Amino acid sequence: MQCCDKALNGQAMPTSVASALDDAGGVRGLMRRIPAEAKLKRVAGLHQSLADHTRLKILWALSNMDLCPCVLKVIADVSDSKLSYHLKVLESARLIKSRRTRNWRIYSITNEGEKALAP
Amino acid sequence: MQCCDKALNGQAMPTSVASALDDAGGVRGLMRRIPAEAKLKRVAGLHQSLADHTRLKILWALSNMDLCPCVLKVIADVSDSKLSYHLKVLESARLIKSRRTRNWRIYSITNEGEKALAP
DNA sequence: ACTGCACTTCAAATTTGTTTGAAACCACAA
DNA sequence: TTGTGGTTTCAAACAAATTTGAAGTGCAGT
Repeated sequence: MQCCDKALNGQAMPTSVASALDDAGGVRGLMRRIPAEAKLKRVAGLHQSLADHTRLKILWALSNMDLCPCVLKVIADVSDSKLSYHLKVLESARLIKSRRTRNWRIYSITNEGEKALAP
Repeated sequence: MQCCDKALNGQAMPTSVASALDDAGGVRGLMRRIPAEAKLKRVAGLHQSLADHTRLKILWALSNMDLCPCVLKVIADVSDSKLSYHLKVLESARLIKSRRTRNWRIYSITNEGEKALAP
């Protein structure tokens, strides 16, 4: 079986696939329903930021209360620089944000961050 | 300022953090509200599987219809082996599944996969 | 100015994930 | 049986993310 789609140039394929593809307007029709490359890359990057258990732990902690690195360090059980690295990843992804007080820095979760934890 | 929590062993910290922490039952109380390590690792792994634009494109395509690798290859615009690699990652994560027909393999999205695409 | 503390940055080492092309596999047809 | 098309597997090359420990920054108190 083959599909009439020009982009496939006579490529053989299962009958069921060929007809579903024709119904959808061929490869071009299907591709119109897929988010643009730029958006896919953005979403992929977001998932990348969440693809680490230490970062997820930090995010969960901050979903309960604002915290300074000194406490996050104990909770995540990591070294200072490691913590700092992960905080930076999360902050670049805008999942958390931070502010300064006298002696400390205080991190808090953003709306984006909250959404990322939602089931 | 410091928190009465023993796990912090006299660690200095912002007043606001100390009181929020005490209210939550200290570090132990806070940690009880954070999913277990095993679950965090599982979720992190799921995000890792989604942290690639090619895989997201495949997932979106399959959310529209079942497809064979020969068509996915055109849609994702990648080599055979590259496609196969990404399909394997998605299938191991149970975001997609596959079945055999006569000459072809047909991939389809799972419920998990659908959920992963939902906003 | 000097010190100590909280935290971040840096660059090198390490680990992990991805890409590549060649080879293998598998079902079917000739 | 041999050939062919569709697909997967493999190992090596490559790229990207993470870890490490040392050095650096900036703020307060002395």
